[in-house]
Amino acid sequence: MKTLLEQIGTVIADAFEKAGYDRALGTVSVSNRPDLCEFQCNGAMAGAKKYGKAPLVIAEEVLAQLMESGSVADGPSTGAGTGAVFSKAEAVKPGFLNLTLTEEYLCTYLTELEQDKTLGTGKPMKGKTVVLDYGGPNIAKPLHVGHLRSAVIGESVKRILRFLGAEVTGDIHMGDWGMPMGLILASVADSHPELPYFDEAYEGAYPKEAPFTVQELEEIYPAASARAKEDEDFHARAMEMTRALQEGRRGYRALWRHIMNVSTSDLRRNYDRLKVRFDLWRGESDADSAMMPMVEELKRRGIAQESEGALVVDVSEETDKKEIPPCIILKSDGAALYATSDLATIEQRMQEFRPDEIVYIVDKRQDMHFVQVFRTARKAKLVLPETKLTFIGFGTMNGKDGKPFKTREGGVPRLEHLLNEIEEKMAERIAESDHASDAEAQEKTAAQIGLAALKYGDLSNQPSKDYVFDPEKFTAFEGDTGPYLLYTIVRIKSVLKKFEEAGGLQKECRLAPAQSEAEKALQLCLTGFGEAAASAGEQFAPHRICAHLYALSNSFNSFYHETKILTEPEEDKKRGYIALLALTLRELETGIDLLGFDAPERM
RNA sequence: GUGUCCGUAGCUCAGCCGGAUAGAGCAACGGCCUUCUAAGCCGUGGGUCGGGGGUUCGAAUCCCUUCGGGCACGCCA
Repeated sequence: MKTLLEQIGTVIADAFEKAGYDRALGTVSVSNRPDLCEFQCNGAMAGAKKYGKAPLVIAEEVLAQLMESGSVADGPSTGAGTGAVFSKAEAVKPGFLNLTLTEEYLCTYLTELEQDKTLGTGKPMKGKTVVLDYGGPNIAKPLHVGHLRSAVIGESVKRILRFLGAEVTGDIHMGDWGMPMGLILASVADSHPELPYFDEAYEGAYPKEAPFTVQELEEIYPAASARAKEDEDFHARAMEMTRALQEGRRGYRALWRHIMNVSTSDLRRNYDRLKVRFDLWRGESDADSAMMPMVEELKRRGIAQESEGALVVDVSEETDKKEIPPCIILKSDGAALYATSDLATIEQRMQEFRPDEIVYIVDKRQDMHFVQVFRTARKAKLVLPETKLTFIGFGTMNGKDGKPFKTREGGVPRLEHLLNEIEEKMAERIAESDHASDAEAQEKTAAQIGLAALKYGDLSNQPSKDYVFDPEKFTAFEGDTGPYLLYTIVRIKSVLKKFEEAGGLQKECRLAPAQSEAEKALQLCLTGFGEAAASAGEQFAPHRICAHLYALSNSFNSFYHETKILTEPEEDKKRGYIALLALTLRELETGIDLLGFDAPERM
């Protein structure tokens, strides 16, 4: 189905055409002066110069066509049965066309929307295949707040694109290869030289149990990393072990498997808690086998050249405003690096999924790296000319001081601790108000609300901007927050439940034309879901969804406040309200699902 | 230095492919719970949209310039 704007846009465009003007001028938008009208068309002003006429004259001519075609109801509230679209339409001042819908038309549209699984969005991305690269955790390192944004934004983008009909594969793309792995191997070799992994002559089976826990692993890496900076010998051994690992030395591979298993099960636990689910758990290591053949190929085809001892691809273009440094494919010691694995990964993704677009959700500071990688990929024809490569760089989470967020102790905060902190606050708040649920249910609710608070706090901002992360703000649960949306949902659920408990059947309820301003405002708001979802998808901007849901919640709460629903004496009216509530609930729940969280039954 | 992003209310942010009186939340102040969840609703105050110039009938929005800040700039990821 078409969005409401498209639908009434067609009516206006027809009128423009009939009046002798370009129908493209008939674009309709939501009014920015709700006190004057609900929708507006600015086309008359845009066309004034082209047609050499005063804008107001054009607007009046279009209006005349509208009246003639019967799109505008004759008198006040006589829209019923006439099929009129507008109860009021007028041409004003400079050349605006101000439009107000009839309640009947709006109700008919919503009834259609109610039947539509996509809530008026359609499937504008149907047939499109996308690989989404997000998450990007490092093996053997705990998730910290820096990983939060990629996971949260990526998960939402994935859900939004899918909702729009795209086929999306979400890949976590772990940092599981290279020097960090060698550092861990070297460190374990030092502390446990007796383990069979380090005995080259050993041919038996390796132990099934890992020689370390996650907690130990998480301590090993930073310690090894610090040591390598001071201890040259250790550093050299780690490099050597990295090389041997990549070349496939059996014992190292076996130990690396342990690192992977221990670490990924911990990662899974953390991402599960965030309701972030990946379709693929690939990493840099999966691209390993493809790297060297690709490098050879680039060399053979003359795309890569030697420069200062390294192998590079010149990616500068004439139109560059500044010099783009070449993309380094092999270091001067012959080792592969970040760009190499990203390129090989692109090649693999093209072979496996033939995506129309690969989208990366990564810290914006890596912008230059992706410019280089994308240009190299095009130059080397690793992708088709029409394949889109998109880098969505997100900003840093800063503390209240405007500097990157730190714990009170000054360290990098672990994601787990952050979540715990927020959940605790939520639990306190719940304990104050909810005396009906048992402790276990309350705990679950606290986790749900906490996650909503955290995710909404992030997603309601533009991804590309840095944003101030303020735990106090999240635990305040007032205003434009996740908990506010959940609260609204819970309210609606509660009313619907009471309605059914009293013997009412939601199925029998039909939407009715609005009878109050608040009701109409809510109905109008409900028509905006499709636009919000579509623009969120096109621009990879979940905050569009947030804005719509917040507006919808406001609209609902105003309506709720002044309308007695369950005690409404007129049965038809009451049922109309129930249908409206049900639709509002569906839109809110669909919306928060796109954001990546859900609502409890009560709070 | 070069490039790039940003600068909107006391604070945190929307709005930015041009439109009418620049919007929210928090904070401040004032109302509303014997009635469907007050994590709510209603209201008041608060702005040279960093400065300057330009394009336009019309600029927070587009262009130029300037100031201030973030970030990135060849062998880390």
